[in-house]
Amino acid sequence: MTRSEENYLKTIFHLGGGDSKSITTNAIAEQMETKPSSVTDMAKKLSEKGLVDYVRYQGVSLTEVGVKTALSIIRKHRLWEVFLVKKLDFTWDEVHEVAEQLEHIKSEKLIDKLDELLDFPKYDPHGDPIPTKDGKFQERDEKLLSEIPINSQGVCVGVKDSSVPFLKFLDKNKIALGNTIKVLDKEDFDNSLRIQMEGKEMRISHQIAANLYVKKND
Amino acid sequence: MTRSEENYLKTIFHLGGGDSKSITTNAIAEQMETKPSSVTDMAKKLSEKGLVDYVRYQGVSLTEVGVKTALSIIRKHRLWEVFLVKKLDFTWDEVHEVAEQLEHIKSEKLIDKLDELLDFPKYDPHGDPIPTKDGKFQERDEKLLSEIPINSQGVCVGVKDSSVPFLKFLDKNKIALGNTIKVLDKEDFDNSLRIQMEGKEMRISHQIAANLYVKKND
DNA sequence: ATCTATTTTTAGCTTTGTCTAAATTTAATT
DNA sequence: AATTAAATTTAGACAAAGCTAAAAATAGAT
Ligand SMILES: [Mn+2]
Ligand SMILES: [Mn+2]
Ligand SMILES: [Mn+2]
Ligand SMILES: [Mn+2]
Repeated sequence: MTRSEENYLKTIFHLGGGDSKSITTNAIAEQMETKPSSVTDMAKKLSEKGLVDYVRYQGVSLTEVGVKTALSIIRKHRLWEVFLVKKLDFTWDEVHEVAEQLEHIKSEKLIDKLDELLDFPKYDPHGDPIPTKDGKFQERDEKLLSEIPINSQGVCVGVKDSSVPFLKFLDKNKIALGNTIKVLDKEDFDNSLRIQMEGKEMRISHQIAANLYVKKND
Repeated sequence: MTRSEENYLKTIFHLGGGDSKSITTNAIAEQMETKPSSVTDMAKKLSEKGLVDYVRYQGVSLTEVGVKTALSIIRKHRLWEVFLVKKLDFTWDEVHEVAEQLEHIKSEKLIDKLDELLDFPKYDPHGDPIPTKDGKFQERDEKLLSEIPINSQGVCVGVKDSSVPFLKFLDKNKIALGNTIKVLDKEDFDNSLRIQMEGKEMRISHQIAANLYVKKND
């Protein structure tokens, strides 16, 4: 497996190609900031190798082996992110870029031992689940903050958008994973929310609320 | 800097090309298990980039920038080796291969923080010195065990040959860095040594003694 | 100084992964 | 059903890094 092949598999998985859904070459190209023609070439190669099902003009989806491979890369990516935050004091907006490199290191022992060092974490710094060694996801009953009813509350457990600007915005506003958030009120006009978090009241836009996952604790 | 360029610089450094000594393309090719013609191509490229001085038919040596770059890669390699042993319980014969991959990860913060996590180690698991951030080596007054006189003793501080078979041999015979070794006798016939180590007496061949560094403690 | 063996370079080919531009297929619209 | 727009693939090119085989330069030995 080359680094490029691994990145394609990961992208296809993230676009939903793990559920035998067909992902278009255009969608992959856009996500990877490359050209559709390059994606076509890689689709053929991955298909040759039995990692994707590819039908000309119809797009690709991951085979069982393809899913397994993608999950192992995602597992590595997220474990490294945890390592960077927990052991090397990186902030959650700094880890992704480095993890993009580290995820391609080939050593099964390395990743097993890293998992152990980190005490077998279930989620990465952005709240994304870490697949187990045998490719299982620990699902969690989580909802977008924008979708829970007024007066209900939950613990913030993840972000949907994990772009650097969004993460920095959250830091600036002291919104962190683990915080308990209660929805006090919704504004019909712009869908903004009045919330209570860690004792304080604040107002957040719909765009923010629609990118925060909470686990309702009722 | 590509991974390949980095590997060439590291190899040239290890062959002595840091002291403006000319290293032949053949020597580099042999070390890297590649062909001389490939080395020539890379020599031209690295020369273009100002990392080596290259004179056709005469070989290459590292420029100042080339040395600095090589040292930073060696620094990363050795710090990762320490990490693998100290934090992930790798044995000293397992680390090199993985470090060969990890040394190419690009993140200054990562390596600084790793250094800190490891408490700024001065030597790697094989006793090789770790260059500082600004490319300085901490020299150590060490000698090969085969070259110290009878009845003198020293602490084992490093290995010259760090091949897997040699390291495993040392493990099997309980010869470890940190052990104090005293030379009791030399056999003229085959240059083997009778030594005392950690209370026990044993005999070791010249080949072993010529690959162990000791720091004399008198 | 000449010849020869060795080293080194050059020339040309290969693979991987990318691109552009042209051709083709599919999908949408009349 | 025909036309058009959009998506997708093909064809051909390129850069990086490697290889083989042939040519050129160097070094060693007479
Ligand atoms: Mn990430
Ligand atoms: Mn990646
Ligand atoms: Mn090493
Ligand atoms: Mn390397």
